[in-house]
Amino acid sequence: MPTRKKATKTRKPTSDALEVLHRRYVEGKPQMRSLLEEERSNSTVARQLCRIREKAGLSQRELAKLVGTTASVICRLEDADYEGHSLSMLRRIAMALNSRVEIRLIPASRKHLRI
Amino acid sequence: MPTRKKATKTRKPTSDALEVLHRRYVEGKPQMRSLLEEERSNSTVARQLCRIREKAGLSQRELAKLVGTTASVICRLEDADYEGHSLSMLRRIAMALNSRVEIRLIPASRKHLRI
DNA sequence: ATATATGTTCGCATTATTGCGAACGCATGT
DNA sequence: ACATGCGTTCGCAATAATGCGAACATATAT
Repeated sequence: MPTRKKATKTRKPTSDALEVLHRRYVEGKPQMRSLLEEERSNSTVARQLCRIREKAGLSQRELAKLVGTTASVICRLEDADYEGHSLSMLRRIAMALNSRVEIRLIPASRKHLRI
Repeated sequence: MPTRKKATKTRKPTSDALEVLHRRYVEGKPQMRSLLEEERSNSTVARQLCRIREKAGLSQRELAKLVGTTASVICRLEDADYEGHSLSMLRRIAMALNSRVEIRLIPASRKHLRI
C-alpha cells in the first residue's frame, strides 16, 4: 500500500462517540487523526464522487481525461477508505461534471438535516 | 510568496458565469483551475474557519496548539486568497472546535438553499 | 481465442501542503 | 520604555497528494 492508508476501523457503538473523539483529540494527542467522523465523511465524499460520475455516464478514464489526470487517481478518490482528498481536486472533478463543492463547518452535535 | 498563491481575480460580471467556466474547463484546458467558483468557495472556507475560531474565543495560536500545528498555518488557512485547503486539515480544525466538516457535490446551477 | 472496456493496484517522480521557527507591525497595558 | 499578545509574512525542511505509466482481473463481444 503505497499511497493508500487503511481507515481505522475502531468503532464505539456508543451513541455520542463524537464527544469521546473530541476529548481524545483536543486533550490528548492533537496530531492523531479522528476516527469515526473522518471515515464517515470520507466514504461520503467517495460515494458522492462515484455517484455524480456514473450519473454523468462517464467511466473513470473518461472523467480522468476531462479532469486532466488518470484513471488511477479517480479510482483512489472513489475508494471509501481513501483519506487524502484535497479541495482543489474535488473542485476540479466537480467542475468537470458541472457541479460544485460546498463545504460547511457546522457544530458537531446536530446531524445533517435535509436541505 | 512561497506557499501562497494569489487567487485569480478574473471576474465576469455576467450572471451565468458558471456555464462559461464549465465550458472553458471541460472543453479547453482541463488542468487549469476554476476561477469564480473556486475563489468564492475558498473565501467561504476561510471565513468559516475564522468565524468558528472566534466564536470559540480562541486566538490563532491557541487553536494551533489544539490542532497540533502553529499559528502561521492557521493564518494561512484563514486567508481568503489561500487555495491550498486539504480535507484532513479542515477536519482537524473542526474536530478541535467541536465541529465537523460537511462536503457536498451538488449540481452547479442551484444556489445554496437554506438548510 | 482475440479484442475491447472497465475498475483496480502498484511503483515512483513531481508537485502541493504542512511543520516550524523567526521576525515584523500593531495595539494594549505596566 | 518595556512587555505582552495579536495577526501576519517569510524561508525552508518534512510530509502528503497528485501525475503517470504499467499491469492485472473481470466482463462482454466478435
